[in-house]
Amino acid sequence: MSSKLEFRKLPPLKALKGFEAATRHQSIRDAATELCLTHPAISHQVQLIEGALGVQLFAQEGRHIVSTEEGRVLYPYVRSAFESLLEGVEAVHRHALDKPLRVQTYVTASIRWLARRVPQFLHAHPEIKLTLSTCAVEWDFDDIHADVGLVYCEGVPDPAKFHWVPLFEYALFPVCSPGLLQKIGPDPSLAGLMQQPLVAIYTEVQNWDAWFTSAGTVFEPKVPYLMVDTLAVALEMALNGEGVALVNGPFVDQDLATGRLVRPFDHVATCPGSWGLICRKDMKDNLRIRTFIDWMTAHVANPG
Amino acid sequence: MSSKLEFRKLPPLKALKGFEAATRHQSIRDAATELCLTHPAISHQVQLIEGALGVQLFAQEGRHIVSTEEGRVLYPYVRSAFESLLEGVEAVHRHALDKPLRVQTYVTASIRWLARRVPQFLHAHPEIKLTLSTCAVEWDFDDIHADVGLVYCEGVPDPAKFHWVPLFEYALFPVCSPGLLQKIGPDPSLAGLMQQPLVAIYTEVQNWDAWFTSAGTVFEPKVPYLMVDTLAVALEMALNGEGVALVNGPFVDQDLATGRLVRPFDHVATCPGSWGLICRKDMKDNLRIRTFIDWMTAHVANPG
DNA sequence: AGGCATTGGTAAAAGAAATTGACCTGTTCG
DNA sequence: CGAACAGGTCAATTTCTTTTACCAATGCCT
Repeated sequence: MSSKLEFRKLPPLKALKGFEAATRHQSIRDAATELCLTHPAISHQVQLIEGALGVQLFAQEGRHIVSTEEGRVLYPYVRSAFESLLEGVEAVHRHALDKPLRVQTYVTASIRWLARRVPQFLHAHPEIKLTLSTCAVEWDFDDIHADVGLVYCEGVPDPAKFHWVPLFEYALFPVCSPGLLQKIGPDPSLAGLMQQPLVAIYTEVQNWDAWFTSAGTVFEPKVPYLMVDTLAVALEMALNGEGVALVNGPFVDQDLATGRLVRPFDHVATCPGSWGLICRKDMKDNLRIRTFIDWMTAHVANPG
Repeated sequence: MSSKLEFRKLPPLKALKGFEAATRHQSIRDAATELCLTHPAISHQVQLIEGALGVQLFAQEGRHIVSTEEGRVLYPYVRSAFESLLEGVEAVHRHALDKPLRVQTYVTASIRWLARRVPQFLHAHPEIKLTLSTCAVEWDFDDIHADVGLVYCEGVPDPAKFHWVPLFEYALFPVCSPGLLQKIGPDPSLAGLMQQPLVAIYTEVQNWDAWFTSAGTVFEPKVPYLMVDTLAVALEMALNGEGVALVNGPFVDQDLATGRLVRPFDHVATCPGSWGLICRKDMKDNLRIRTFIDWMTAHVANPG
């Protein structure tokens, strides 16, 4: 490891910005303007450095200032220090971009939402790499193995730890194949729907109850559930005409648009909470993460 | 002139010290110790930079911290920035030493005090160059053309503008040649002295009066003054036996030691104020100036 | 010349930081 | 298991920065 630096000899670093700008402009006021400060601030910063070095850096010439010889000697070193720092910042950002952005979400959101949008995102930002990983059904955002998560949250995640950007509502509505809808009848009733094979998800059995309740009926299933473990499977079944699935987000837009799935009822049960993007609070300004979140937010607002 | 730097992208400069030390030690606490701070300070500095860059720089590994890849990428740039600054500070100091130190004083102090000491000083500090300039009788320290002045001040110069180091008292005592003393008589009286040709300086005629008064007599000169414009000339006259001169500082030590001059009376009239070194307050930490003042102070305290 | 805009410097006050102290959590080691 | 240790957190303090007014000096323009 490198040896200790003699920090004691360093002038006040913050004031160096003022010196740099003042030297470049040969003007206290112009330097102040550039740095969005007032001229006494720059004046003071310069005096701080002069005091620290025990050397005069500027001389008053008429009503202007002129760098002294010492000032001219010092300038290139300060300049190159700043340039080195800027290079460092750039290098870190380049490096940060090189590492793939790790996105995690549930199976269904991955298959039926992200799978279609991630390629567009990557096309818009070819400098960013991305790994998409899918995780078990019951899952909390895992900030060790992921940078961003697309998750459903009932409330708002602890703002002290997480940055949370809601994307869309947790809206429940049933879907089925056009064939099944015909079988049920052209103008189905809630009671009629209850007699169809309903596809339910282990962990969200209560959703059917919630939907029927919000639609104004007591839910009394006439036929056993088809129990599956993820919505993706439920939808597959619905697509195959095996039953009616209950969708909890914008995961069937494409199928509805193409007519592969239809909505037997218009009723939507809006549940508390929402789908959104989550990341560690202290990572929210990470360039890749911010880019991803911004792009997805804009995409949802205006699906272009 | 060089182009504008993008300061907005710079991380908080002050905190970079903390990052540098923390990276070097791979330890928050050790960094804190090195910088004479407490560990929360370093912790905070590191987090500041992480926030500014939107990147994690350290990862907790067990109870220690380890630089992340980003931290390792950033470090060399920060390091070289600091090194550049340190070089700059050195260059300025070297340069400051290259410029001759401009010392000003009155004719007599120059001839009879500095002329003997400056060579010793230059010998002790061969890296320092020096120009000694002598100025008119009535003279205030001129901070445009001089770095340091050896001057007599009745009070203390405005401490807001000047750095003032008293060196010795303004002590008046008469001297003459051994020949003249013999002529006056072996055990002279004040009245007898008054009958000798007294050498006075235009601008300090009142000094003789002050001396006789403090010696306990009313000054009533019996013989016209020999009026000259500087003490140096007065002393030359005294050396030649032409009269009695009144010395106002340690300007005849050598002549007294060798016996070329003698003091007809032991009485010394100490006047208010003193001789001392003066420089601009904002220059007092200038390396050459500080070195000069320190050396002279030590020399007066212990003439070695 | 004389008035006026411009440039810096100065000092006190306000405002924004960094830093500390006290406390907490988790890890390691005997 | 408990003591020693490494870091993190938060509020309170202290320390810097910056600003707001004000001044003096310079140069420009009638």
